[in-house]
Amino acid sequence: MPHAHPLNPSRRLDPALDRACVPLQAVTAMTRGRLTLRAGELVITANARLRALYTLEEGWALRYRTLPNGSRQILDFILPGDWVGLPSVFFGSSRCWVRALTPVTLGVLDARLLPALLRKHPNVGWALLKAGMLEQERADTRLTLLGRLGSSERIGYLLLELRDRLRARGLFPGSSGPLPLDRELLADAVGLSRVHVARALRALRAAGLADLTNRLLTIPNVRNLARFSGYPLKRAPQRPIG
Amino acid sequence: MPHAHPLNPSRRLDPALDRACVPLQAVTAMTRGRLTLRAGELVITANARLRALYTLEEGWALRYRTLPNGSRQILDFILPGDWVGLPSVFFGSSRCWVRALTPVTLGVLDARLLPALLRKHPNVGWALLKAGMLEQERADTRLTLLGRLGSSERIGYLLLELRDRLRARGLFPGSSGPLPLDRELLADAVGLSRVHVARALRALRAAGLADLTNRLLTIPNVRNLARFSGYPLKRAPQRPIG
DNA sequence: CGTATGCTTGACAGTCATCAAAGCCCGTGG
DNA sequence: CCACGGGCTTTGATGACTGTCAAGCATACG
Repeated sequence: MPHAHPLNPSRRLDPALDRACVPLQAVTAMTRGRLTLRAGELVITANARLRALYTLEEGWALRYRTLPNGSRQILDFILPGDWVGLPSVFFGSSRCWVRALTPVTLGVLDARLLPALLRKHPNVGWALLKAGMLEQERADTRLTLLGRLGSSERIGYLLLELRDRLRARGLFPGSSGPLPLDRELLADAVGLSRVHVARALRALRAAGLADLTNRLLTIPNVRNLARFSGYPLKRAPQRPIG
Repeated sequence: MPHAHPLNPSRRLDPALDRACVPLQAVTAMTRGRLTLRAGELVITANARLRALYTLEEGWALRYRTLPNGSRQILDFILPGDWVGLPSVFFGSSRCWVRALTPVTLGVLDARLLPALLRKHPNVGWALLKAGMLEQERADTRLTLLGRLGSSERIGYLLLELRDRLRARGLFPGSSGPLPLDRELLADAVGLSRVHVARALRALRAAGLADLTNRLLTIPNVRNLARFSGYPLKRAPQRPIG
């Protein structure tokens, strides 16, 4: 029983806004400094009061939660260009941890200036909203992954998603690129155990779909892996925020 | 290896902004109309061009994705006061479906007016951002659920989360309230099969933790169920958007 | 050369999916 | 009033998938 929508818009949104380029000088005006961390160091501590906001400029970080029983669920991998710590601006503290996976450099913003910035540059708010929507789509995807797909498909999907995000940043030029992830990280991201991640990777390698050895990911044929894992080959990938 | 944060803010954000009350007259000025749907009808069709934005005023809706193999993953339950279709404003179309679960009434907004609204009322952007952050926290929670918890804990957690969201809207006054969900919906939400959802519910009922019969949910002791399923009893629940 | 770390492999147990059948509720029609 | 049928729920049996434990193997590094 389909229903007719009351709105049938033919005109597109204001393209200048749709591109959602943040006026960089406005953001950098908020920059309080630059932070460099070594691999493994904490960026954000869960449940700690925090009024800073970061942008990841270089390196990998990961956002995760821990459970009473000691296990860990990785919620997202954070790549250069992504924002870090936005929820804590609204709630005063974060309910998840953020940890540097490689050496990273972060731009540090003063969150208290954010309201003023939004008032002055609505484009920034627009861009933040858009970045949030992108992140939500990734969250939806991962939820579907964990809920409905088998182990090899999960791994294949995750690898493809990372590939695309890296490629959008120019960090995965050819058919292979570096991936600083070990079995345990993949396991905590897709809800499996280390052992079964290893098995899934072995299966993918045996099928010629993907190979992750020595932190080097190779995907000989993207289309094949996408078909196998149900990954939608999208429209041109979108950078999060310029 | 802890690290000292460069920002140690003692002053809180502007409380007027932090409360994030949307100037309602501004939003209603965008309202193009009101839409009523029967139970089971589609609100948003995946991959269809759409430039409308809704607010759910009454009833339940659900946001879900479908897979090539025919299975379905429920991404979120949409309750009165929630926004619907925000991502499609940014991407032109939605990658998930939204369907009325009960009879619903929706407020219809013209998405093309949103940029102007944001320019004029930065508070609206702030509120939208905050609502997005809340939704992201719920997404994080569900991801952790699917990745790291067993079947009964998942169900218990989901029931508690729904209870709190309903209570924040005054729709779950006492220790029991109506829940228009059957086994299959719960199953598709937490990544289990109908049969195992039934078993998990039986286990919860046997343990005296929760009872869901005839679409009526009863939680005799919230604290017990929270402890069992790892649900954090939070600070005062926050309404999404006034 | 010994140690440490991470990857691999095998065996076993636990959880969950699947299938099939039986019970329950409720509206319909005789 | 009762028989019938459909949708939803419950229960049992079986098998697939994944977690867990433990041992063997590489590789890097001191």
